[in-house]
This record gives sequence, structure tokens and C-alpha cells, in this order.
Amino acid sequence: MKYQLDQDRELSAQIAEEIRSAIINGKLIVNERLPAESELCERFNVSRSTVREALKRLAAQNLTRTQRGATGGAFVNRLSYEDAYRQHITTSTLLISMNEVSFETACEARFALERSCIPLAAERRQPDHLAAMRAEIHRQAQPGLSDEVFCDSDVTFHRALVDAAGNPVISYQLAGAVEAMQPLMNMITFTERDRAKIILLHTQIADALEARDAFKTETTLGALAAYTLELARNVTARHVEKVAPPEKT
Amino acid sequence: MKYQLDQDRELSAQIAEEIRSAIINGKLIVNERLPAESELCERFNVSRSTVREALKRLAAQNLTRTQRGATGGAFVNRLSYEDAYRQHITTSTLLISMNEVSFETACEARFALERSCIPLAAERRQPDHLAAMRAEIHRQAQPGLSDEVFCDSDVTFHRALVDAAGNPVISYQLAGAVEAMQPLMNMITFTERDRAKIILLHTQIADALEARDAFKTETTLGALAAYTLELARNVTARHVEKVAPPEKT
DNA sequence: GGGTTTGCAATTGTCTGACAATTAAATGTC
DNA sequence: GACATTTAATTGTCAGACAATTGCAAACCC
Repeated sequence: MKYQLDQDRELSAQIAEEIRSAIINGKLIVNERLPAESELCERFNVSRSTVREALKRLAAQNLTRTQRGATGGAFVNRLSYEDAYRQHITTSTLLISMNEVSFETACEARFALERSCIPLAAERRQPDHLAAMRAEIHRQAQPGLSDEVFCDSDVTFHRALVDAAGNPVISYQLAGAVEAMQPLMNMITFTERDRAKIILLHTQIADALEARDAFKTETTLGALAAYTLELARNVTARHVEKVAPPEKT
Repeated sequence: MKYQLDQDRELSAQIAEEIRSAIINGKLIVNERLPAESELCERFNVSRSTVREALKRLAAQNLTRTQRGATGGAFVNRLSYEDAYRQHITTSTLLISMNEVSFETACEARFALERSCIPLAAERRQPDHLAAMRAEIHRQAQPGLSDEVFCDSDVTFHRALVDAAGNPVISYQLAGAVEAMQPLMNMITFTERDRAKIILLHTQIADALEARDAFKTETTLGALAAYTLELARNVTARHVEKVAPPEKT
């Protein structure tokens, strides 16, 4: 069981990779304790700092957790839905914001993906899902609501819709679409949008879902998508008016 | 600009969190250079080891990269689609394998999500997407193909279908569903499955997509989902036959 | 014997200082 | 000006030390 760390990549990265693949391949199982840092030093023949940097890399990915004390150490972490959610949302947010994704592309993706949960949601929605959606609609109708709170409520509404599908894997996967992109979309469109219209569409979605009418739900969600896209185009058009195009060469 | 690191959480985690939120909030922009380690030591009033552990945490999340040398340092990394893909697939794989997700739940999620790209794919599929799909179908039909290669080809086929939607955000989001779950599904069903039947369904999907018939494509994908589920149930049933249920108290 | 306290040992967290490796820029040489 | 050398800045790695935490067992007390 000797590890030869070959290349000129950083040692801590290689060691982290070694352990990471052991976890992914199931050689290390959940809650299993990794060797102590001092032991890893000997095994990989590196200093403790290097081992620690490797372990911190793993901890940053929620692959391990550490405890101090006599029976402490680094343990393989069970990746919880909550951690995975957060990670997925963060990654999605960064990906969108760092890669000049057009609003149309993001909007299209977001609604296409959300649509996928509707047949299941129509079949399985429970009273509490409907109640959550109606509660958010009610909140959205309150006068004097700040844009920020309205946006939060919007996200919560859609999350309830997704959760109504009763499939945690779908909820996790769609978190990246709904929670990461909805705020971005709201940020762009909030100046233009007609809350009454959005609330109406939300109500129609809730009604259709209550009636277990998947087709109507999909159609209405499509209308919401179209309206969002239209808003964005208005904002863009107005921008072009105001900001003169820079005349480079 | 003084940072007070309060609690008894690890310092390196707090520092990493500080920098991470600066990146997410846009206070640090892509390719911007972070202060040198020695400078961060002074700023946060900690030792260099601690700073380094923090930076390694960020590097593990692809948020930063480092270069050695005179003008080196840690730089805010542009999160590429490739990195995001890999991260998403790894997280999805771990989430499924560590949380006792039933096969039915995973299968349902996987096909529901893939379905969402079909209307767009039918509209936009290009000759190269179709060619890629047909190439994989051809591969799958070759005799003597190992299960592993067949599985790889299966994944590639579905990825081509997803990419045909021409939306990189959708491709990214669906990577978690297709690339993470398909291998798991194949692992379970490969003993039972009839390759000819799968190839037929793949062919029908490619044909329907070529004809830009979204409805037919969705129907056929649904049939593939149903067949996969049926296979899994057969395997489970056989398992129950062979393995006597353990009689614990 | 039973419960409590104390001390010990293992382990991670942090600090300090040193040197190696790398790299771009400055400097020197022809 | 072109090329070689030196220098300085920066990260990567190592070694050793001490602090903080924590489970456990031994000692102790009643």
C-alpha cells in the first residue's frame, strides 16, 4: 500500500485526490475514521502541513468532517441534502454570473427544467404544498412589499411547486435552476414587472395544480416564462436607449 | 477594514468563508489577485499555515487558482462549465450513493429531468447531434461489447440528446441527472437488460428527434424509463428470492 | 461497590521559522 | 539590441513546538 506521488502537481492536491477517490469508490465508507494526520504523514511521506492542507480541501467539499480530542480525527461525512443543495446553488450562481450567460439562455433553462416536475407534482401534490403556495401568493399581494421580499416569496413559491413532486432528487437538481436563477431574473426584471400579473399567474398555477391538471399547469408556467422574457427584453431595449453604444475603433 | 474572527470555529474556515463571500458578492472579480499569503497573515492576524489552509479550501471549490513565482499568488478563478460539470456530477453521485435513495426515486428524477430538454432539442437539433446519437447506437449494436463500454456509450447518447437543446445551462444542470445516475442505473440493470430493446428505443428517439417530433420523442423516452424501472424490479425480485431475509429479533 | 475526580494520552488547531522551487522583472554583458 | 545572469517576490514543503479539546481509565473517596 505504498503511494508514489509522481508529478509536479502540489502534494496536498494529489493526496486529497487520492483520498477523495477512495471515498467515491466506496473504499472509505460513511462515518469511517481516516488515519490520524501523523499516520497520513508517514503513509504519504510528507509533512503534517501538507496532510492538513489536503484534509482541508476535502472538508471544503463536505467530504470529511473533523473532531478534536482523543477519539477525534477526520471522518468521512455523509453528504446531506442540505449541504448538496447549498453547494449546488452556489456553483450554479457562480457559473451564471461568471460566464456571461444571456438572460434568454438562463430563463429558458430555468423554466424548461421546472416544467419537468409538473406531471409528478400534479399527481402527488399534498394540501400542505398547495397551502404553502397560496400563502406565498397572499404575501405577494400585500401592498408595500419590498422588491427583495417579493423576490424571496417568489422563490419560495416555486420551491413549493418543485417539492410537490415528492421526489427529493428532483428537488435537489432543480434547486440550481430555481434558487440560483430566479434571484438573477428578479434582479433584472423587478423594475418592469406587474406584480398583479405575476400573482394572477401564480394563482392559476396553484389552481391548476389543485385540480391535478398537469397540462394547464404547464401552459401557465409557460406563460410566466414568456412574460419574464418579455420583461427582460423591455429592460434591455430601455438600456440601449439610455446607454449610447461605445464606439471603439 | 478590520476582521474580527469571533467564535470558536476554525480560523481557516472563517477566513475561507470571508473570502468566499467576497467572491460571490462580486467584491473580488474574476482574475483579480488576492493579497499575498504574508499580507493575509497580517490582515487576519493569523499564521501562514492558517491562511494557507483557508486558501486550499477555496482552491478545492475551484474558486481560486494559485501560481508560484514573482508575480504569482492566488487569483479568483473563472468557474468554467467543465469544472462546474465535474463538481455537479461528483456531488450528485455522492448524494445518491450516501443517502439510500431508492432506485425508483432516482430513475423517476432522471427521466423527468431529461424530458425537459426535448422540446428545445426537437426544435434545434443539428446534424452533428443526430450523428453523435447514431454513432453511439451503432456502437451499442456491436457484438461482444463489455457492459462497461455499453454503459459509457449509453451515457454519451443521452448527453448528445441533452446537448441538442443547445442550451449550456440545461446541459450543465442535467449533467447531474444523466451522468451521475445513468451509471448507477446501469450497474443495477445490466444483468437483466435486453440490449436489442434499448437500441431499438434509442433508434426511435433519434428518429423522432430527426423528424422534430417532440411528442414522439417524449413518449419513447417515457418507454425507456418504464423499461428501466421494470428491469430494476425484476432484479430486486430475484434478489429477494436468493437472499433470505435476515431474521433479527 | 459505586460514584466522582483527576490525570493522561491522543488528536486536531495554530504558531514560528526555515528552506526549496518557481517565475517575472531587473540588471549586466557583449 | 539580444542574450545571459542576478535578484526579488511568492508559493510549496518541512520540522518542531505548544495550545485546545476530549474520551477514557486510573485513582480516589464514601
